[in-house]
Amino acid sequence: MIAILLYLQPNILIMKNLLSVLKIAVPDKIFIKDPETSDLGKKIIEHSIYLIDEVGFESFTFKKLGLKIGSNESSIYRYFESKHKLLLYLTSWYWAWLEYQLVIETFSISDAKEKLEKAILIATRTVEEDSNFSHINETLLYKIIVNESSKSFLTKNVQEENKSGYFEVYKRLVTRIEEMILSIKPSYPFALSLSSTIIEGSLHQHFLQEHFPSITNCGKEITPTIFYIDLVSKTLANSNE
Amino acid sequence: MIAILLYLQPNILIMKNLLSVLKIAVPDKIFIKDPETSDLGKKIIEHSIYLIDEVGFESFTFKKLGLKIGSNESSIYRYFESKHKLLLYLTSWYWAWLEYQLVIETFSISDAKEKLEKAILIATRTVEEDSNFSHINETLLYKIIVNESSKSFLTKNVQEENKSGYFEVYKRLVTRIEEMILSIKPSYPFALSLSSTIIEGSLHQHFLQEHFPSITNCGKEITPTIFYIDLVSKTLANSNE
DNA sequence: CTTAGAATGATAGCAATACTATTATATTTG
DNA sequence: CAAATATAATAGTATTGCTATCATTCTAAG
Repeated sequence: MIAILLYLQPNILIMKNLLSVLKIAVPDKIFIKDPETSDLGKKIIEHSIYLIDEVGFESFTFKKLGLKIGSNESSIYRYFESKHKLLLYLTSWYWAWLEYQLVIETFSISDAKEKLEKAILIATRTVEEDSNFSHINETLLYKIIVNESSKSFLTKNVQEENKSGYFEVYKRLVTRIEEMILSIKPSYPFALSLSSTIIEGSLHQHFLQEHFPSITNCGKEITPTIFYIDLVSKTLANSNE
Repeated sequence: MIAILLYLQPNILIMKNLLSVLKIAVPDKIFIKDPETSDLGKKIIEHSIYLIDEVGFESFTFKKLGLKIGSNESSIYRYFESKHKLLLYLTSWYWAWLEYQLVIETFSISDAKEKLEKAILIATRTVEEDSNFSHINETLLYKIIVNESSKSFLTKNVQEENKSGYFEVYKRLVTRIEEMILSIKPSYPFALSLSSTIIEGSLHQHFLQEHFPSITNCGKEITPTIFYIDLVSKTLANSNE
């Protein structure tokens, strides 16, 4: 959807303010009531990020969240069926936001290699600046993605939830990077796997950097971005074609 | 420990029966009472694997497990402080078992490339045959590793638990593969990250294969092993040395 | 063989979780 | 202003994740 708009009329939109026009679109089956449509909804999202970051997803409850925002537990349940759905919302939002950056920042790059490199940079970099266009703190959200996002799909209900379209944004992102890989080397037979490896793997490297520094080279000097750009460029180097 | 024994006297031990002599060693702070030391303990381990596979880790409780094994909830608590500790036990056991295979199956390989290739094969292959030497069903345990193992470290207590040594086996495994990578290409600056990527990443590809086939190339023809052997060999190909 | 200690089982209890349901009170909108 | 809608307050329920206590059984040493 973002993409369509961009392809149709990229020039009339000014990059920086794009998000005041476009809305990050999260699959609407994830919520009962769209949190973007009310103050309470926005507060729920805003403070759920703070609270999950603070106590971790396991200890996070709607009751605690209600307390934080001076609102009632039962009101939150009118927006989200469960805390799991809220996590799905946050992760979907994040992937949509990433996709938006990916499309915008690579749009005008014509060189395939440069384009992929930029995409890897976007997908693997630490989110450090809060772009501040909304009630969502992207820096903290990124921390949640690193620490909790796997829990959104590591459940007994993945199959069903996948059928319901909850993971569409994520899958589209993988596909976008896959296409970039293939445009460099159409004969490479593992483009999807490489793409999904970059995305999930970089989160894992960020996690290791934080909690298990002894089993990653990533740290102050080496970033996951450097590792993955090296990995991908060597893998796609035209050794025999 | 396994390694020491093997290095000292590899010949007097017959591969197939090795595990009747050696015990898979799990860090002993993980349990209150070693489940290997009693019938009840073994039953706990055996049936926890069945039950977690059946209902998923979230819905798994000691009460349900007690029911399954005709034993009491409180008795299970005498072995493990919490279900989280039990998961740590299972994952540690699995990594130790993998390490054991890694050491044995690569021990006599002198060619560095061949050795690494074998190691990747071992670390990324689907566990399909139950080696049947014990009460542990490795095939099911492997499914649990794919679907649940991340939850053993994606918690607010990782730091502490890491300090307590709960992840030593896992980290040692990463280090072993790192060494093999470095023995092929000592100048490669990301050996640890590559090693951890192989191990975690292959679990992820197995997961995708099962639940999100549209974002992986892995399937009937292509296995995660093929993908990773290709990835690693291209990455370590001596392009400029 | 008996007897003490260890292991297991049974029962109870508790605070917290993850909700659902109902009713009351604001707030907005037509 | 009335009606619809959103939010809040309160209560209730089954389950979870434990802890604690006491009773029973098994086991191994004297």
